Amino acid sequence: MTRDDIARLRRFNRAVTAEVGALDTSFLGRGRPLGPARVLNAIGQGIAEVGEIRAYLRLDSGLASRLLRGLEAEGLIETSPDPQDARRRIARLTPTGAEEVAAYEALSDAQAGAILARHPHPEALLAAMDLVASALGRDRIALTEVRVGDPRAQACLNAYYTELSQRLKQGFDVSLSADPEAAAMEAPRGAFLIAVSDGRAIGCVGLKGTDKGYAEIKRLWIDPSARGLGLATRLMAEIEARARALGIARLRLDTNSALPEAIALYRRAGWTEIGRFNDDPYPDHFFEKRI
Amino acid sequence: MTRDDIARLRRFNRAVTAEVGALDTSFLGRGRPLGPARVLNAIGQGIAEVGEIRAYLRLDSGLASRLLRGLEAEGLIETSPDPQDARRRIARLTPTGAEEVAAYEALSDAQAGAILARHPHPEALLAAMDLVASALGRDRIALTEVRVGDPRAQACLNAYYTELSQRLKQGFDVSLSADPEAAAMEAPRGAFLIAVSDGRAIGCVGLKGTDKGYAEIKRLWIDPSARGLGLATRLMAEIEARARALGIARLRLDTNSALPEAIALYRRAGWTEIGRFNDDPYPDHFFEKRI
DNA sequence: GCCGTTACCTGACATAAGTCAGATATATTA
DNA sequence: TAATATATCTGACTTATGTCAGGTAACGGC
Repeated sequence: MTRDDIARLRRFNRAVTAEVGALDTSFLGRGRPLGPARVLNAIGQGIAEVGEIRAYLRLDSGLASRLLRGLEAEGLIETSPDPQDARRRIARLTPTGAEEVAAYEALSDAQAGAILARHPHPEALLAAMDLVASALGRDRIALTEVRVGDPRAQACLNAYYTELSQRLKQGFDVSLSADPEAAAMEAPRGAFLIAVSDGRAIGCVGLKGTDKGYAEIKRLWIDPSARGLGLATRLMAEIEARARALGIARLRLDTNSALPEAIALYRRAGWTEIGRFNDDPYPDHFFEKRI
Repeated sequence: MTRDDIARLRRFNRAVTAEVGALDTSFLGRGRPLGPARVLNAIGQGIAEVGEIRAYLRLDSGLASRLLRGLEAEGLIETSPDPQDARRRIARLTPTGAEEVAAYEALSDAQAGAILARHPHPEALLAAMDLVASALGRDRIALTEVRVGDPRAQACLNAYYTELSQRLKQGFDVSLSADPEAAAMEAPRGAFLIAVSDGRAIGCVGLKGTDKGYAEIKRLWIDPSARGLGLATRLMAEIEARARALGIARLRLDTNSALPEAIALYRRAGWTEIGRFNDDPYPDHFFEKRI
């Protein structure tokens, strides 16, 4: 790491710091200070529990409470105790609040659009932003279980299929693989996890129950912008934990030698290479792990 | 521009907003609020006039004034009237202030280093950051005249030579070109301009005086991260203005067909293609413009 | 049911940041 | 030289943000 590298990073910091006001003028465009606006938008994003809001925005409990009271007084949100645990409170948008959030969204979209529109290579700019966002936000990447039909899961799977078709010599056609298996990747037989960074799914992995005495790990994929951050390891650890919770004792997976980083990961994570256990046309490496 | 593009940009915004506090903890690491810390560092960067500081940090005049008084009271800066215009005031670091700035720099470097160190591909991350910083900071790119020997000018020239050696079929060796000509690119015969974005030089152009009845434009280069933002056009317009101010009426330049974007720019900017006017081995296109 | 813990709230502050209307001194122009 | 413009400063605010020490109600394990 040279002095020049550091200068480059610091130039980025300054550019972003200088523009952050501008980036967030949507928060300031509606006559409301930043604090309440951020809370309102967090609620609009579906963050409901007061504690979650606090953690997400890193607010002091007193401050959070006051901001919520303010929004309530404006008629933008309502709060009620959590039925599961009445110590917690859940915040919800009122219709007025939903309109207000929509107005913020529209401002923010317009702004994002303006930045993209004036750039000569929007795709390159977006790819760069993805990379930076993943690098900076790595601590805030959350793993969530979803159904395979969830649009975020589908987005990951489509990206995964596209990548396979580019990287495998013979291409890839999902219908030839032992697949569409949504039901087998849902509770109680299996699971499907996605990694979510600020609302965007940037990785996935599936656990597919079978009746052959083992379950399979399928569809491990990480967005290119987030590779090398240890996310695959986190997803694997979490899906193993889910498998254990479902009473599964033996896991198998198959992969292709065109994906050497995946093979290296499995070896590091304690998987043992075994012989072919299916007749799927694509894989040429097979692994097993007892858990 | 799709909804997904906008979602990507907004994820970037959120990631950066969330981290900006962290990115700037160096500003908070020395028991001083953000306002004074930013002013102190601006002065440390060489921004001396009160008005410039105000513009750079977008501060109200009253607030700026108060922050300056605070730093003065701490013994970190001194101010004195500008000898050219006694209405203006110039701020300067005291030795204590310089130490303090150095401490901020060290914190900031350490932090930048930590971000880079934990990333698997620091060069890719830096390239992405450059691209984003140029896209966001395009309005803050300043053109400055420097001597060719200035390290920022040298950095640009080295990048330019490296790029030429990659793009020209026959490679490029600066010593074969009609060059080292520093003196001819300095006042009163010529000029050398760099484009500076937050302290980093990201583009250059030279005006080389000759005694052949014309001056030459040389060494037009833009950092890859800043291409397409209209910076080359700005640099050309500014160097032409300098030429005019030096009483030069006719400009010439040469270029190579491996640089089609440059050729297109010259055509757009009103240059006329002419026949070869030197025996430099690299160029194969020659242009002239009366100004 | 008791007790320690948790989640959230309230009140009382303290500090930071931003605004605005003059005041002062200097420069510029007619 | 008078009138006007400019650069900065000061004082008197308002608002926003952050902090801390309790207070209340609900939960969970015994």
